Amino acid sequence: MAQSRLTVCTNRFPPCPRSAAREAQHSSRADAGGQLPNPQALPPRVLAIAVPSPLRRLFDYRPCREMPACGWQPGLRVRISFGRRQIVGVVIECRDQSELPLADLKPVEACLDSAPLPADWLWLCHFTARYYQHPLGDTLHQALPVLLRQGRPLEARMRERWQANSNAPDNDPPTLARAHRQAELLTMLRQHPHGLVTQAIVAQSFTREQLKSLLAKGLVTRREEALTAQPKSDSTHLLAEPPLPLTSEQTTVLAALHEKLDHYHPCLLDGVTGSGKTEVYLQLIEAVVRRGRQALVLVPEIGLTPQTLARFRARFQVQVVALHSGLTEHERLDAWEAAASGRAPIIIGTRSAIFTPLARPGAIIVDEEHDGSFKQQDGLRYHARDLAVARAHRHGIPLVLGSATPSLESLARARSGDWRHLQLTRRASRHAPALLELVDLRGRPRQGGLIPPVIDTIRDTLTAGHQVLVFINRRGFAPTLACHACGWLAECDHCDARMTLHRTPPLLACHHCDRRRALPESCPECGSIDLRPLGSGTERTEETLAGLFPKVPVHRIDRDSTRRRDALEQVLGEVKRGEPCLLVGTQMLAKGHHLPHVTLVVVVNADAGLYASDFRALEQTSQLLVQVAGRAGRAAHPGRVLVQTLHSDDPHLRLLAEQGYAALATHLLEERRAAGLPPFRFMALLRLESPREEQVSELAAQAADALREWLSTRKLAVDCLGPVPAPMERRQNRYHLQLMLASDKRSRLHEAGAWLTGWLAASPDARRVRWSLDIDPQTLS
DNA sequence: AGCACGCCGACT
DNA sequence: GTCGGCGTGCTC
Repeated sequence: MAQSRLTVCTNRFPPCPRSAAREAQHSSRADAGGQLPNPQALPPRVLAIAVPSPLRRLFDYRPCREMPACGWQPGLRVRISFGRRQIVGVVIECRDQSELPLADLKPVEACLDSAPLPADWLWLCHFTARYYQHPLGDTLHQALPVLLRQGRPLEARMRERWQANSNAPDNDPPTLARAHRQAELLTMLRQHPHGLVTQAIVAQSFTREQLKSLLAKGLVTRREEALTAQPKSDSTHLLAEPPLPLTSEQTTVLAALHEKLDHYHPCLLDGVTGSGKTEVYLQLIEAVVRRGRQALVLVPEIGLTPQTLARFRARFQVQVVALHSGLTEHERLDAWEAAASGRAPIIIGTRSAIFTPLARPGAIIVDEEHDGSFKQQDGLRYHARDLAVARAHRHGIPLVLGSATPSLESLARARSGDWRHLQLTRRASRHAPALLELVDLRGRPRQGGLIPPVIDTIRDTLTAGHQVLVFINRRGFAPTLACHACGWLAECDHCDARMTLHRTPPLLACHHCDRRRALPESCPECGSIDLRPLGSGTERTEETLAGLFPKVPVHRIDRDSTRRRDALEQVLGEVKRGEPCLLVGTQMLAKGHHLPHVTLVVVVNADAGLYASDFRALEQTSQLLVQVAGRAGRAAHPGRVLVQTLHSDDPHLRLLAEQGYAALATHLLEERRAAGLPPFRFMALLRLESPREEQVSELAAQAADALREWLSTRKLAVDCLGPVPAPMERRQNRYHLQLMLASDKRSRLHEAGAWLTGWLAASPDARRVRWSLDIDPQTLS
């Protein structure tokens, strides 16, 4: 997506010329968003305000008496009474007329900001709402830190510093004769000529009250200072450690990036695992920060590990702000403010970090750009990578999308010349990337999912003193429980799915809803007690391997085993020491972690994604296989990757194994072109769900009819397929249907989407059904 | 979405 | 006699 032009417009746009963002870059003012007060101007008579609700419209209010210092402007937060409640809204337009009589308008209760929210942020929200056809008010709400949503002021947080008064007598004055703690506190402060901040004082078990008493007695002084000191963009002190020497490929890539630091310059950094993409990011960021600009780095959800962060923080002397789920709301607000004010030169975060405002944008980097976690899968279904493209274009800055297995979307644009295609083909260590070896499962007995020759290879590897990674993308003990007498399978009552068998603790759990059941003693259908686990999950493979190799530690790594905080880090720390061990895990293990002592990777079963109905399944499966394979042989030893499959003659799998990801991607792109699928056609998916099956199917049919009729009268080249049941129709006792829209022209698709959302918003039947329009759906399930 | 209003079923 | 189920309507 994110073509340079987007012409469809359902939400109105504030005039915000492209030059405004450029000016902001070059001016020292952090807030060049048109905030200059204009005392001469009369206040507008009407403010059009976006409210946090699914309503796809603005609401008109009258300005309150006190005008903000900057005058009324779009981007100011206001407290308003809306219906019967008090909410926080954002001014979108200042007008002199309303469709309603002015007397019918409520006044704004209060303006919450002294200056509008950052212009680049506001622009991005407008763009997002329009592109994803999502209500503007809800988009703004989602893109704001919780504390700002709640109406808290946006300001650099201050802290208090306390100093002993220099003119006070040296010995304790009589007023402290009976206040021993205060006397001790004063003594401590006297030892610190520059004073101490409250936090440090409280940490020494003194209290605020003691400080206040000393202040009242005139023995100490208090002053406020900004929480984070302004880092000087002093080039000499930017780096904390020297950059690594570059390979010739890295040098070429960096030279290409340096060429156009002042322009929109979208680049796909297509580099095999271990080829040094991160070093390229670090040195690009260095150049950006030296120019006084900020760099925004997006990483996948499980990519923001302490190791990654540590690597960034070790390199730079300046502050590296990390936005992750562990932050408190206060920390999140501080980070937002630091980015918006320009104080933070480097911001690194997951999907939602794309909504971080930047005073002086200099570059955006998206690491592992193919990763599915960049797409939000509910509510506002945005794709952070695609928004990064739009943002970089708007700011006129470089954009680097890095991956060893690029998405077909990005690859198509790089190969077409639309984007620059930068390649890193060589690993830093001299070993070529390990090739996949397909291992045929047919007719072989399996133990914990593994066949005898594979088990032998595992034994040899362990004997040689190396580590083995066994990848199995199913948690639990077994995918389900089956009755060997009658064929009964344990199914979830609330979903069209099997329940997964877990052993510790022993129960049946549905991975699609939170339902759990005790293990049945006997078959509920026929009463037989011959119930057996069917297939293997991580727990079973772990158990099997522990039995086969009793002297070698087996570490299981999946969502269940790492629920405890730091559990993953602890295990990985142990693995790093290099003693022979077995790692059994899901995709948590496949992504990002450096496991230098692993020389054998075993994929228990590659078949799940090979024949799935979802058109992206093959792309995602091959990306995952390559990512897992990348874990092998990163240090001194070459690695092997054994891929067990029932379809060792599958042409796609063979192409991947014999010629690698790029060759398979070329083939998949041809198939997509022939089938009229993304990235050669544009797609939108209307998803509908309700606990009542009739209500969803009725509404879906009505919507499809209405849309088809509208399309035929408008002669719009948009195809409408369905409605069809979603791949798992019943989930958590809700019925899911979908309607697919596809078109050669993105603008046509957006027109149809806009009409459809309008029709749904106006339909009384649609109120009982939950629906959302998914633009550029990542999966069809 | 929230929140009110309003109209019918099984409870103290 | 009421508490509360969810259908319906509205939000400047």
